[in-house]
Amino acid sequence: MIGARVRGLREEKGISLSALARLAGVGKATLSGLENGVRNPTLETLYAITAQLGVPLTAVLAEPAATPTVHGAAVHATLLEVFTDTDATYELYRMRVRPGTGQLSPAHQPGVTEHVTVFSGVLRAGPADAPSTAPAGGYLRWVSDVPHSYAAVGDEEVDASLLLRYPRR
Amino acid sequence: MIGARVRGLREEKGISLSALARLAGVGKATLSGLENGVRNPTLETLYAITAQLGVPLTAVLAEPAATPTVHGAAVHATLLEVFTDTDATYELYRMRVRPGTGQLSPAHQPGVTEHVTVFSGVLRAGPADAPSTAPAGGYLRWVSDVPHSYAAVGDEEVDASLLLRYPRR
DNA sequence: AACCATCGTTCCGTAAACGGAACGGCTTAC
DNA sequence: GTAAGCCGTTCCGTTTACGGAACGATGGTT
Repeated sequence: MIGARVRGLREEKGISLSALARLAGVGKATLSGLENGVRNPTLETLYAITAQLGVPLTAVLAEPAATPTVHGAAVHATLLEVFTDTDATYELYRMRVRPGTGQLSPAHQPGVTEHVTVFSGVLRAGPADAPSTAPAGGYLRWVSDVPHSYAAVGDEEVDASLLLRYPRR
Repeated sequence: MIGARVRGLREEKGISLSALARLAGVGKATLSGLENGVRNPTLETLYAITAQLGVPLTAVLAEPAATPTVHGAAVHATLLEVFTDTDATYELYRMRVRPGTGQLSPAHQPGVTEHVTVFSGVLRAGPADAPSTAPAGGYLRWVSDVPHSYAAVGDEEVDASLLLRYPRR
């Protein structure tokens, strides 16, 4: 299970077991046993290996439900960070919008605003009765205390960052 | 270091070393050695312990330098995510700008653009010879193939997200 | 075909992580 | 006062993860 992830990462890098063991300064027997789940590695060993793979230890320990995600008909969003300051709370999401269907979201509390920066694709989003369009690199922003919509324009998936701002009530 | 985090979590729960060792089914010598950093635990051992503490393994592994950060005279930025699509690579940063001094950054490659959404404070940033100003909730964007500057306006720290877009060359 | 390099696994002696027991220190009970 | 209980550390014999070497398998070269 963790062995499989190590093996996956190693093969993704196109590097042999022998070579990785040499780079990491561990025995081939150690790495082989680890990848096959026969051994129960120490942290030191695992760290030496993940370091050479260029990933943090956590990448191979990957707790499944680590970061909350929001799914919808067309939108998939992953919460990257929550930030609170004196007069508002912010949630920063990584957002993907599938082409084809759009998605309508209900109104938030009064004063909540959304800020979207489009990475790729073309996004049409905003208040349901007056959405705007933004291409890759574009920026949209609206007050989301009314129902609002998201849709990918064309047949390309849209990647974007979404910032939700909740004013302190 | 990881021992300190385990000890911290255990004391936070108000549970004794002996009791935690008993619950986790590991020897007291093992837990004692782990907390004091004289042993190099196996994953199995560490997992048994963190499970009883009610935290994921990752909580005690917290890589200090897991996510690269960029320090400067006034700017502190943490890389949240890197995203590559067919014609550009994006880096999304969480950025903080200290009040007082500003900071000048050298030019990037041609075509690189920066997109900033301000969370709190007032930011003055952009090409060194023509910066713009944005309050909380505001958005700035410029082509950063010339030297550019960042500065907090007033005496409040600026919190923002910074998106760097590197076109495929 | 014979050779050579490298692959991943297996064998083996050593080093160290393991659990249990013994220890000294401290508090509470009788 | 001393016995009992729990604390965290240290001692010790057992178990096992460790690295190095040997192994058979595979692919490329002469």
